[in-house]
Amino acid sequence: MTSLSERQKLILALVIRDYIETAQPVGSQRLVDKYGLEFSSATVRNEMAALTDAGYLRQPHTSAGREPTEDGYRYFVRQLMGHTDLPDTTKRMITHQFYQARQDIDQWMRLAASILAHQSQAASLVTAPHPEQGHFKHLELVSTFARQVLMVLVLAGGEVRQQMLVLAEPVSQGQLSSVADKINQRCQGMDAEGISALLPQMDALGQDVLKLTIEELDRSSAVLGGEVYRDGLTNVLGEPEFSEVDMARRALRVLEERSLLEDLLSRTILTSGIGGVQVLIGGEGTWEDLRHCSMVLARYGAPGLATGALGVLGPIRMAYGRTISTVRFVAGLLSDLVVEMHLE
Amino acid sequence: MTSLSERQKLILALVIRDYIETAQPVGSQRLVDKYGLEFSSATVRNEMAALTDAGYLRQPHTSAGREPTEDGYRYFVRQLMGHTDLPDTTKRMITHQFYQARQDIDQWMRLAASILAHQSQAASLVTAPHPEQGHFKHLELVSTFARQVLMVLVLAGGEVRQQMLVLAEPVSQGQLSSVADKINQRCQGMDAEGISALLPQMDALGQDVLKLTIEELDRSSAVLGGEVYRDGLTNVLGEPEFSEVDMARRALRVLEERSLLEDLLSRTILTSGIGGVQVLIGGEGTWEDLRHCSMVLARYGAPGLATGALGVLGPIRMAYGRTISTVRFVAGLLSDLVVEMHLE
DNA sequence: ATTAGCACTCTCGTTACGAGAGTGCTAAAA
DNA sequence: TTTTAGCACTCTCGTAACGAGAGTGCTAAT
Repeated sequence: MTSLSERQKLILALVIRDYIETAQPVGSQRLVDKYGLEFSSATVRNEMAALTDAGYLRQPHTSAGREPTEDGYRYFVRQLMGHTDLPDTTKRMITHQFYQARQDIDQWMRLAASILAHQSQAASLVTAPHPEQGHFKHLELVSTFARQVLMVLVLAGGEVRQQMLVLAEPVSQGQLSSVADKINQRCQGMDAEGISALLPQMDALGQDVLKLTIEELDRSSAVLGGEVYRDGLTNVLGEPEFSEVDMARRALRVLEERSLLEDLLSRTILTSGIGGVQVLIGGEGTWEDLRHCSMVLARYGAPGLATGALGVLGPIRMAYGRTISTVRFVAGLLSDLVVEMHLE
Repeated sequence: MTSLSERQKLILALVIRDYIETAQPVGSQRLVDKYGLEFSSATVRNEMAALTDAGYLRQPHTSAGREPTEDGYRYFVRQLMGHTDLPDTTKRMITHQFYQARQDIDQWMRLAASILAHQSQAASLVTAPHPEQGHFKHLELVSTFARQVLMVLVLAGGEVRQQMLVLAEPVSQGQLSSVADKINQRCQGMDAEGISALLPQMDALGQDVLKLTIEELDRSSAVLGGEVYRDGLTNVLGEPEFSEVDMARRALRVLEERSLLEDLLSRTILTSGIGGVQVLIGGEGTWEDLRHCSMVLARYGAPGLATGALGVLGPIRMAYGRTISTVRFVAGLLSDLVVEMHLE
C-alpha cells in the first residue's frame, strides 16, 4: 500500500479521464495511442496491474480494459485532480443571471438549481436557506372571512411564512392590526424562547397568534425546513449507467423523497462547515440506493444567520472537476446573497 | 365503421383489462380460460380480427396476441368504462388527510400531489391556484437594510407574494408603514387596471411600490403563474414501457420543463371548464414526447376567483378508472378549499 | 527497467434451431 | 347463418455454436 509512483498517478488519471469521457473500459494500447505516451503498452499493462492490486482499478472481466473503482475515483478527486475553477467568463455569466433575476428567494433558488443542472449535466438540488434559529422580524394579520385570519410572518432574513388561523369569534381588522402592532413592537428580533416568555402578557387572541409564531420559528430550525428545489432530473437518465432503469429509479427516489434526502443531508453536509465541498462517491458504503451514483454537496449561507444546502447527483463517472467548481461557485454566490438579505 | 356488437365490446374491454394488468399481448385462448367465456377461442379470434380491422386492437407481430391501440383505449375510456368512483373509505381517508394538514396552500398542494401519485402509482403534478385576474388585498413594507425594502403582497384568496425593492435613498420604517397604510386603504379589492388609475395620486415612493404591485398582479394572471408541485416521478420508471430509458426521459421532461408544461396545459385543460376530467392518450398526435404516455388532467378552483390544474402522467397502459376517479375527487376537494379561502 | 511477441481469455454479434404461443382459414356442427 | 374444432403456418424467444476482436499476462530479449 505504498504510495504511487508519478507514472502510476499519470496512468490512473488518464484512465479515469478516458473512462469519464467514453464510459468504456480502457485498454493499454488505446491509452498509449490516444495520449501519445512515451512508454509502451506493455509498461502500461504492468502499471495497470499494480494499480489494480492497489484497488484503484478493476477489470469488468478478464481481458477487458480497466475501469476505475470507487477508491480510484476517491484518490483521483482528493490527490490527483488539483484545484479546478470555472473559467471567468462562465463565472460572469452565472453572476449576471443572478443579478438579472427578480430579487426573490424563490427565483434565486430555482435559478441555482437550473444552473447546477445545466453546468454539470446532472440532477441538482437546492434547499432554501433557513435560519438555524428563527428570529422574528414582522407579523401581519389579515382578516379574510368571519373567523378566519391569514397570518403572514416575516423572519429575519426575509423568509416569509403564511399560516391560517381560525378564531373562536369574529374580530375586526382594526383589532387584528392593533394586536399585530403590539407584537411587532415587543418581539423585534426575538427567537422562539424569548417570545415564549412574553406569552403571559398577552390577551387570548395575542396568545393564539404567538403560539403559532413560536411553532413556525421552531419549524424553521428543523433540518430541512424549507422548500427543496430540483432540476435536471432527466439529464441523468441519459447516462449509460442508468440504462438499467432500476438504478435510475433508486437514485432519483433519494432526491424525491424528503425523508431520504433529510437523512442524507443531515449525515453529510450539515455536519460540515460552510464553504467546503463534499464529494460522495458510490454511496460511500452507506447508501445502497446511491451505489452507482456520486453526489457533490456543499452548504451555503452564513452561520448564525441562515444556511442551506445544494448539490448535484450524477453517475459515478462524473466530470468531478467541473462539477465541484460549479457547486463551490454557486454556493459562494448564494452565501453572498444570504448575507446581503440579512444585513439590517 | 359500424358500431360494435355487445360481444365485441365485452372482448375489447377484457383485452384492455388484461393488458393493463399484465403488459403482455393477450391471446384468444388465454382470454377464454381466464375469464370463463361462454364461447370458444375461435369465436374470440374472429371478433378480435374485426376489432383489429376497426382499429381498436393491434398485433405487435403476426401471431402474437392482441394489444389495444390508442383508439382502443379511447373507445374504452369514453364508451365502455362507465362512471367509476372511489370507494367511500378511500374518499374519507383522503379528505381526512387534507383537514389534518396545516392550513397552508403549500402543504395542501404537496399533499394533493402526493395523494395523486400514490393512488395512481404514476407521476403527478399540481399547480398552485392563481386568480385569473389578481386582486389586491393587503400590502406590507418591511425595511431590511438601508435602501432595501421587503414588500409582501397578499392577494385576494390568500396567495402571498414577496418582492425586494431597492430605493433611491433610505426611508424610515415609519414612512414605509404610512405609505403601505395609504395603499391598503385605497386599493382594497382592486385589479391591476384599477391600481394603474391611482398612480398619479401617489408620491415617488408610492408609485414605485404600486408599479411593482401591478407587475405582480399581472404575473398572477399568466397561465402558469405559481409554483408547480410534482410527485411520484419515480413511480413511472418501474413500468415496463419505460424500460427504454429514452421514453422515460422524454416523458419526464414534459413535467420538468416549465415551457413544455405550459404549452401542454394551455392547449388542453385551460381551455376547458372546471370539473371535467380530460384524458390524453398517447400524446393525441400532438405531443411527440408523450407518444407512449397518457395523462389525466383536470382543472380545479372557482371561475372568477382562482383556478389551478392537476393531473397524472403514466404509461398508456394505465388503470384509467381508478386514476380518473382520483383526479376528479382531488380536483373537487381542492375546488372546495379554494372557495373557502376566497370567502370574504 | 522496458518492451516485443505470443498464447490465452472473454465479450459480442451473428447464425441456427427448436419450443411455444397464437393466428387465420376451412370444414363440420349447431 | 353462426359457432367451433382442427390444423397448418408464422413469429418470438431462449439457447447453443462460432468466429472476430480486443485486451491481458507472461516470457524472453533488449
